[in-house]
Amino acid sequence: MATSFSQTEASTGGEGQYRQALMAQAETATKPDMEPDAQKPSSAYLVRVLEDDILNNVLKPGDRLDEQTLARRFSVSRTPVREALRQLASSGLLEIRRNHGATVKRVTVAELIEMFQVMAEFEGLSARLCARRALPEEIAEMRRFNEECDALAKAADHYGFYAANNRMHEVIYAASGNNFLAEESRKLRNRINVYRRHITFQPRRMQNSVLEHARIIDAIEDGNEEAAHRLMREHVDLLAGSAADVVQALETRNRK
Amino acid sequence: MATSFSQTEASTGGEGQYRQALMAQAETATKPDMEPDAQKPSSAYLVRVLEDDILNNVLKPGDRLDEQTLARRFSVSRTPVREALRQLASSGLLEIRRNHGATVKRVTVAELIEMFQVMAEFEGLSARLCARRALPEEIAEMRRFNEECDALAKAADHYGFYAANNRMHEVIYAASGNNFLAEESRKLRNRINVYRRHITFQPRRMQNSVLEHARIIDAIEDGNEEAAHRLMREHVDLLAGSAADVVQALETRNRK
DNA sequence: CTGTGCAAGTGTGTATACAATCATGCCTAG
DNA sequence: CTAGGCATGATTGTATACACACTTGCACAG
Repeated sequence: MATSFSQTEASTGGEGQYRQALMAQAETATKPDMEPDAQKPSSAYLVRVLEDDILNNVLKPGDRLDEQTLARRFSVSRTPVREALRQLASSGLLEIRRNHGATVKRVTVAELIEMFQVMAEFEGLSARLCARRALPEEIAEMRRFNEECDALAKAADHYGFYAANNRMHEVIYAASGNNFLAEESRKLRNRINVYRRHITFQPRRMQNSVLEHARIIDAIEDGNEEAAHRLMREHVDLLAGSAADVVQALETRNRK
Repeated sequence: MATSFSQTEASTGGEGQYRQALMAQAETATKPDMEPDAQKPSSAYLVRVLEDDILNNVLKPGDRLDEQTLARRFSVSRTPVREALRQLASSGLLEIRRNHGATVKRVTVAELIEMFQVMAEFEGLSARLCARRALPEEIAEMRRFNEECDALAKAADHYGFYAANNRMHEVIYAASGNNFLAEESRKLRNRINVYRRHITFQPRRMQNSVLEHARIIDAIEDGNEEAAHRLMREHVDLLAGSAADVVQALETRNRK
């Protein structure tokens, strides 16, 4: 399982555990009427299920989603299926082309780097706002989660670290006081999480994260906006660093 | 319901001109199959029309959009209307509550400030990326548009300035080389444009913008990422405070 | 006079039917 | 043998019909 970092998703051994972690995370923002039957809001249910399938790589990039097939599969008519597909498309997870069906969006390396850059900026702004207005209790909560991350990193618990890390960033969103930013961050984070979780498996990645978090929290506590912003951006930007920058420049700009 | 139009004309005398400017801007990103009849993609057409109506304040915040009424109005069935409404809702322009209809989202002052903060960060990142990799031709283009802005500012042509200003920022998006960022920026810009354009009318706002643009372009040309980022953020951030005033003015005006 | 309950009406959510458009495969002609 | 066109099939987009849920108004009881 340690070698599941290779780009091919051949080893799906830990899928279940990830799924549980994701579920637990999603559960917090879910309405109470999420009974196993849940017949009423059929389209909303479909959105959740399909989203999970895409995010967990059950539906792979390029897979075609046929309205009729899905309708039969879920025992509903095409109408709610259709609605769900459009919604997922507007979230950026699907691509819909006229009379060509809906396909799971293929994310290119360039696009992924682009999204990470934006994510880094989101989190950077969050950190900046935290430095400006985070309450002592909130800062204490950040430290608690980071210590949790530390313990899980030392235990080499990738799944636990992944979840704790998400919770820590969630605290930062909340403490930023900017709900719009928090919501956009969550959306984008959802989209790149399927890739982000692979990073957890990089050697020394977890330990480095804990250290970087600590520095960020220090900057927030000091009220040092610039440092908090910069450190957080660099923290998130590590994957989309300058080396990848070259790749992006080559892929998106074929000018001479 | 649709007759609440006359009241608007008095206060927004230049609506037509704005509409033209917006149309011209939107036209650039529109597919060629946009014939005057355009019966085929009914839902897409509805999205455009309703979006324009919302963005141009023809449909005011809080207005209720009834599926059946809209279906009759556009001589289509409820299905495409429904699809259009859902799409607009996911863009954040509408709010849909169960059995409560779709209403034009009321933007509070706090939300608007939040959006401007994110916008500032988007544009700041754009400027940073430009400083890293903008080509000389692109920088020259920025300067050209800024000179155009300057001329229009001196001529007190608010509408022209608004459009030229948009084009200049568009160049920066393009030169950033980050298509995802550019797309997200456009979406958010669309959502706050209805308020942003009012700012153009504030005294000395146009002249100040031209100066700030010049400094930003200088930083980009120097390859000074930090300065470009900071200057652009401050440039957009300045608008946030003004925008808050505008919202309050609009809210009080729409209430009576 | 106020609060609760019931009923009717409106409006959304889903299902099914139909039309139109695009893709695919075969046939024919060069 | 290849290329192009036509026909057929499949799939999406739209229309209409129906069922259920919510809201709103009124009435009655406390």
